Amino acid sequence: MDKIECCEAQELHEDLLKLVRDTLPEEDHLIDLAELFKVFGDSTRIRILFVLFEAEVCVCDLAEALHMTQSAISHQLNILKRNKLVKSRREGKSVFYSLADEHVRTIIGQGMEHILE
Amino acid sequence: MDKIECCEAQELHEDLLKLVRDTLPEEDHLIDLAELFKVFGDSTRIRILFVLFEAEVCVCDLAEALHMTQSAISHQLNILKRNKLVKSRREGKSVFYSLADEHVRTIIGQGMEHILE
DNA sequence: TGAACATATGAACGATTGTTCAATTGATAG
DNA sequence: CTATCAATTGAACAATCGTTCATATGTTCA
Repeated sequence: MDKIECCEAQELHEDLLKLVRDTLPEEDHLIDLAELFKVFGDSTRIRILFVLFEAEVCVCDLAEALHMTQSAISHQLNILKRNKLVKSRREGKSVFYSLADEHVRTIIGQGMEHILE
Repeated sequence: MDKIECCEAQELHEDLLKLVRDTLPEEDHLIDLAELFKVFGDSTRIRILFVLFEAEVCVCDLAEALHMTQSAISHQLNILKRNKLVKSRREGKSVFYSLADEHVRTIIGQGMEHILE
């Protein structure tokens, strides 16, 4: 049996452990979830997403609109794409990026609501 | 005037710059937003939040439920609290933490939906 | 008061992250 | 083909992050 030696609250403690076992999503999902939010956790990527809320845009336009080098933008777009938040389409020499998913709007919208209160 | 030297698409380019100026939230908000998502971007903090979805829990119970040291949990709770995602209440020797905000559920819920498709 | 328990905090450490720079790939026009 | 533009990629660097360890604060009870 588990040795309980914390808080001197033993029954409550066992109930909690059971609750956690029953309701915590599996470890893989938790890691994927953290990974997803990590992607939103950088202001360059947030700014890219806000631009893509409005239009489909090529890499060099993104770079100029956000005053960053095309290489930095490309690295970040790669991260966004690996996490399926944006998709890309080549047209001649340019590559155009756009939102892959409408969850992105919802997630960022909720985040905005939180910080604005 | 701005010198346009990108993509050879000049009118489109100027329209984009105007769009970005008009719709991009101010820099402070973007940074706060990224900061908020950074908090969600760690699986320890995600696991803490999932436990707090179910109950108000003290630090040492959290530590045992998640198999981590009390110190590690305390550091992470501090981050969650600074960002107003959890609140705390002292009861005797123990400190109990609970969700501060219902946005947390929505944000994590949307994230879950995204990774499960 | 002093001992014991619960929590918080600061410094230190390895690990991860975002940007820059240089080089490469891909596409188009001459 | 070659030259040029757009984008990608890899290595390197400083900066940030999460955990651990040791120590401090706060609370209760004897």
